[in-house]
Amino acid sequence: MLTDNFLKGRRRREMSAEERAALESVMGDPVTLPRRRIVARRDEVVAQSTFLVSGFMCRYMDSLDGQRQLVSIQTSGDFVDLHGYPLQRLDHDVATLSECVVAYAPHDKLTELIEAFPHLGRLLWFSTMVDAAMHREWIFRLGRLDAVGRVAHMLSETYCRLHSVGLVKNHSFDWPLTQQDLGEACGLTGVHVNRTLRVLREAGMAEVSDHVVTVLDYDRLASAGEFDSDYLYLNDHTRTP
Amino acid sequence: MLTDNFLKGRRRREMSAEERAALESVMGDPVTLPRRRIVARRDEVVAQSTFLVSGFMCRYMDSLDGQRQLVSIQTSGDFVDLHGYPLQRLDHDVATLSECVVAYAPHDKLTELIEAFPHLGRLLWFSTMVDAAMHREWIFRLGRLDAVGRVAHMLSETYCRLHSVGLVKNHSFDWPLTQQDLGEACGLTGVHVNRTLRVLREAGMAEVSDHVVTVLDYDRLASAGEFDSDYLYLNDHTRTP
DNA sequence: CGCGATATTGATATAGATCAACTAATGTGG
DNA sequence: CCACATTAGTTGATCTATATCAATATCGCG
Repeated sequence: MLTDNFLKGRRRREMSAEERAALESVMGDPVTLPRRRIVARRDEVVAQSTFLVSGFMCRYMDSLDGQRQLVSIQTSGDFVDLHGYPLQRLDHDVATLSECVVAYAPHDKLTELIEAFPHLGRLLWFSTMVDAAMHREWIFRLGRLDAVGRVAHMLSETYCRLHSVGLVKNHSFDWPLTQQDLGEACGLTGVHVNRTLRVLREAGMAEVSDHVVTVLDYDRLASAGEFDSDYLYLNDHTRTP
Repeated sequence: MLTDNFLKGRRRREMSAEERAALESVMGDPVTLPRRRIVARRDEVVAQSTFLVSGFMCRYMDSLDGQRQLVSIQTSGDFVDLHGYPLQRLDHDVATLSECVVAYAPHDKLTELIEAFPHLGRLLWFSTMVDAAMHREWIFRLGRLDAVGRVAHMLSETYCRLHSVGLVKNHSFDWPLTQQDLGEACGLTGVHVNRTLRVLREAGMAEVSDHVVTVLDYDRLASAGEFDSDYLYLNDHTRTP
C-alpha cells in the first residue's frame, strides 16, 4: 500500500487495520514527479498535503541574497507538508531532490478522518512532532557542531531514518543530494563540504560516491556528530542500525 | 483566565466560549516557579504539559563539552511542552529563564478534551505547528545569517510575539536573558553578542539594558535580520508592530 | 564530441572564537 | 552597613575554522 512506510519503525505506530485502510482511502492516486521540481511555495494556501511514497524531497528557505537553507529532508514514508494542514499556509518552499512518487491527501478528507478516528489524528500529530524534534536537532547541529560534526550528524540521521523503513542495504543508501545541497542543509559551502567528506572518508567513517552513501563505521560517525537517535522516536527493533 | 494569552493574536484563533472553558478546565492550579529552574529533562516520560501563564522559559540541548544550544524561547501564552503530549517523552530539557507562573495540563485530560472538541484539538495541533515554524526559522537564522542578522532576527521575533500578547509598551519589553543566553540561542559566544548588540545600538536599531529591550527602529531591525513575521501566523490586527 | 553540472584542490581573506583583563552591578554574611 | 564574592557586561589582542576566489578535473548527456 502507498502508506506502508508511514511511521514504519517508529514508537507508537500501533495502527489498526481499520485505521490504516481509512488513512489509505484519503490518499489520491500516486503521482510521479521529476527531480528538482518545486512542489509548493511559501505563502501558498494549501488544501492538501503531500505524502512521499518514495524518493527524496526537501523543505527550504532562501535568504535575500539567494543563499538557500534546507530546513528538512524528507524520505519515503514522510507526510511532507502535513504541517500545512493545521497551518493552512506554508512558511517555506517544498521541492523534490530526486524523482519521487507522491500521493495527495485533501485536507477536508483529513478532517473527516480525524473526527472518525481520533487516535489516528494523534498519530498524524505525532508524525509532525517527530518533524519538529528533527528541526530541534538541526538547530543544535547548526548552533553547536563544527563542519565535520554537522556532516557526520546529517549522515547519521539519514542512515537511521532510512534504516527504519528498510532502505539501507549493506550499510549503504541512495543519496541524491549534491555536495552543494548538503552544504545548504548544514550551513556550509559546497567547497567546504567537499573537504569535510574527505575527512570522514580518510577517517574510515563514511563515504559518498556516485550518489550513494556508505557508512563504514556507524559508531564513530555517530560519535563525531554527537548523534543519538532518540529524537527519531524509533522503536526498539529498528533503533540500532 | 489562565489561558487568556493562548493563541492570542494568532490566525485561526476562533475558539468558542465553550471550548475556552473546556480548555481552562483541564488546567491545574497556577504554580509559581523561580528563575533558572529546570522543569523537565530529556528522555523523561511526561504525563502532563506546561502552560506558561507569564514569564520566560526555554527549551535547550547541551553538547558533550557542555555547550548549550537553546532551541526555543517560550513566552506568556505558550503551551511550552505540548510537544510531549503526542511524543510521550522529551528530546530536550526545559527550564525557566525568569520567575514564571505555569499551569499543568494532564495528558489524559487533554485526550478527553480533544475527543469531546475535535476543533480544539486542531487548535492545539496548530499551536505546536507554529512552534515548528519557529524552529524552521531558527534553522534559517543559524544557517544563513551572520551575527548581526541573528541577533536582529531574534529580537524582532520576540518583539512581534510579545506584541501579539500585549507585552510591548513604548517599543520595550522585559528580557530576562543574559548576553550569554542570547549567544546560546544564536550560536554565538557571549563576548560576540556583546559586540553585536553594540552594533545594533550604535546603528539606532535596538538596545538592551537592564534586562529590557527597546526597539528603536523596527523596520531597520527586521530588515537587518531578514525578518518577516509571516511564520508566526499572527492575525492582521496584531501582525504589524 | 562538447557542454553544463559536479567534484576537487590550492591560496587567501575574514567573521567570530578564544584568551585575558578589567569594570560594574548584585548579593551576602559578619 | 560594609567587605567581599559572584555574576554580568565591556573591551582589546590574537587565533582559527570556514568562506571566498580561482583553477582544474571529471562525468553524464544531448
